[in-house]
Order: sequence, then structure tokens, then C-alpha cells
Amino acid sequence: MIRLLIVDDHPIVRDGLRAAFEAEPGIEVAGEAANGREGIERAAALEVDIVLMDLRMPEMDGVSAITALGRSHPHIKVLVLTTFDGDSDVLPAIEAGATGYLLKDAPTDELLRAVRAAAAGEPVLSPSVAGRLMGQVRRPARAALTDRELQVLTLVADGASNRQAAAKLFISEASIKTHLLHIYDKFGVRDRAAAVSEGYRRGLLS
Amino acid sequence: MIRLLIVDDHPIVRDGLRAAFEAEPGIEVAGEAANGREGIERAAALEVDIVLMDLRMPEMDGVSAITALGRSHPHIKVLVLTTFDGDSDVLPAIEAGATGYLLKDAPTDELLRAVRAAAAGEPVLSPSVAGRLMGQVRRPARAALTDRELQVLTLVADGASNRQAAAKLFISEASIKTHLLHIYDKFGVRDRAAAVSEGYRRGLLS
DNA sequence: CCGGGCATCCACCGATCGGTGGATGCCGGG
DNA sequence: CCCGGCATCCACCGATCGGTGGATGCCCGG
Repeated sequence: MIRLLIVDDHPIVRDGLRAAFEAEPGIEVAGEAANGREGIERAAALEVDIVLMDLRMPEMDGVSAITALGRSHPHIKVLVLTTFDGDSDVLPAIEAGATGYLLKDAPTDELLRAVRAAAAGEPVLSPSVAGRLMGQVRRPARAALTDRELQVLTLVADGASNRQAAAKLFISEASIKTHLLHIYDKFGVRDRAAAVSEGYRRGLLS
Repeated sequence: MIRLLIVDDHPIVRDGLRAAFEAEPGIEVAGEAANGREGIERAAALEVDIVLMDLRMPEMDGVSAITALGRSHPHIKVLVLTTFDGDSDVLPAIEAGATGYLLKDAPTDELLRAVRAAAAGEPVLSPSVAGRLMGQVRRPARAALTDRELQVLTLVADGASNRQAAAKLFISEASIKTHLLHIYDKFGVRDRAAAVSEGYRRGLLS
């Protein structure tokens, strides 16, 4: 019997998932949780085998929860189940140790197969995610911004000139420019407007 | 008997909703649809009273579907049911004639009350949406961009200089600058980077 | 102990941008 | 029929930005 934990902040999604598994032989929904923190607690307490985890949740997001679970209970498999095809957390989730990645618009039987596959230790990727993964992996590996660079980018997105950003961060205008140039490099763009755009697309801004 | 149509591109969400209503006396789930186009067809064919409509869907989005339904079948009530609190289509949906607006993380009983209220002709707003509505309404009324302005903004977001944008649109650089100045006005910003940022925040870019 | 990543600073230059103050033609609503 | 919104174009100027090619000090990890 595969013991399952559903972690999602939307009651409706939880209900839908529970309904999908309820009738299924060999799979048992052991419990639910509405955020990452609850998810970690219950995954341990209920001794589950598989966790179905949403990424965007209050309290503690999915990626953090996956990281924590991986440390404390490395035998528990985590299947990420998210709404967004364009979700910017796809890669972080996999890096954090997710066993698989599914989109919520997957048909129910694909869900069931995925859970069984994950229980057997196989990695699971929905086709669209697999495609994105391959595309991203051959890319420069999504250079992450440093804290400082993100601060600068945020200020620029809010309309600050280099001078104003410098004033807010108590550093010189020259440093702002350097940070921006580094950001341009990492993003593969040539000006602040495109950098802001890329920042949103990568989920670094909002 | 209230006849209901569920329109959402995620089978799991449809299942969850169907399960929530199945047991409910006086409410009958007459059918489901996976996108706006199907939704319009089935709403008419199945003679439903209420449509539960997601906004983000392939083929035809929710706002377009609501607009079309409002024209062809004004007596059918549409309840928007979306995942995102920060969804930028909240206002367009209401302008398009949605009877109500709910977030999918609403508890099941709130859903039921909402459907009954909508059937009775009452407008339905989940508290968080009501708050945002009020906040927005007192704001400058979200000046919409013209088609041309949006084209320019999109190009700028992709890193185009004024000159490059001009070349792509077969107009002069001066016109690009004029369009940008109009955009700055409407957005209340002073430079292209902030305009791009605002474009994303308002859901005009992605 | 030394290399490398990070944050910080500097100067100089050409290119671009934003601001101002116009003008024209088209179209649709009052 | 005229006004207003929209798209288009023009010129000019100062401010800002992006590019280049450096430099320093810090701290972490091999």
C-alpha cells in the first residue's frame, strides 16, 4: 500500500486529488496539509511514502519544504504538482530533490501512473516539463543573481535611476552600474528594461 | 434545481468542484468544459443557470467567454473561480459581466453559498477580491493601453531600443518615443524599465 | 595560503533616452 | 459638424545609460 500525503493550499485541489486516488487500489491518501510546514510535520507523523506537493503556498513554499524533507526524511518521495506550466520554480524544485514534476492539468490516469512510478523510485516528468528541463539544462544554467544584484534590479524595476538606486543602497552610482552590467550578463540582455522583463519571467520580481 | 456548468482546463479542479456539488441538494452539475469556447457551446446546449469559469485557459480565455456569453445568453450567471489572488484579470472579468468572483482556496461551503447567491441574482465577491476591487476603483481607473502602445511596450520589454522598435513596427523613432511617453503617463512612471515592470504587474506582459 | 566570487569604487565616452512643444490625418460619437 | 482620441511625424537638448578597463578589500573554501 502506497501511503500518500497531499500538500496544497486549495481545499478544492485537495478534494480533487483525494477523489482521484480514493478508489484506487494500492494507494491510500494518508492525509492532507495546506502548506509546506504542515506538509513536513505530517509527512513524518503519518509515515507516508509519497508527498504530492504544490509549490506556491502560504507559510512555507513547496521548494523549501522539499529541501527540508530531503534532509530529514530522504526516503520520502516528493512529486511536485503545480498549476503553472510557466512556473519559474520548476528547476529549483528539481534541484531541491523532487522525484517528479507534474502539471495539474494532467489526466487522472497519468497522475496514478506517476504516483506508482515515483513509489518505485523512478523519476517522473510530464512531457512539457521534460522539454523545458532539457532546454534549460543546455542553457547557461540560469545564473542566479546575488542578493545585491536583486536589490538593484528591484529598485530599477520600481523606476529608480542609477543615482537614486545608489542613494537608497548607500553605495556609489558606479557600483549600481557594475551590478547592472553583471545582471545583463547573467540574463543575456543589453538594457535595464529587458533585465526587468527577464526578472519577471524568471520569477525574481513580482 | 440549479444547473451548473464547470469550465476549467484542469481535470483535477473540475473533479474537485464536481465532487463538492455532487452531494448538494438543489444543485446539479450539468456538464464540464475545458476552455472558453467549449464553455460557451455547452452553456447554451445544456441550458445551465450558472457557469463556474476559470480565467486562464487555452483556446479561449475566461474573460472573452464571459463577454460572449453575456451577449448571447444574458440570463446565464457566470461565477469566476480562479487560483490567483493576484490575478490581473479580476477587473476585466467583472467588467465583462461576471456575476461573482471567488478564489479557489475558498472553503467548500463558501462555494455552495456563492452558487446559491448567484442563482438568486446577487453579486458575489470573496472578501479579498472585494478589498482589491475597492482599492482599484478609487485608483485612476487603470488606463488601458492602446494596441499600438502595447506593441511598443512588448518590444521594449524584449530589449529593443527605440530605433529597433521603430524598425520592427515600420514607424519612426519619434513615434516610438511618443508612444512610450503616453505609456509613462498612463502608468505613472518615468522610464522604460519601470514601465515594463508595471506592464507585468498589470498582467499586460508575460 | 592563495584563488575566486562578491561588493565596492573610479574615469571616460559615445549612444540612447526622456522632456518639451509642437504638427498632421483619421475616425467615431455627441 | 466639430471635438477628442489615436497614430504618426519632427527638432532640439540635457540627462542618463551602457561599455570598457581597470582597482581594492573581504571572506570562504580548497
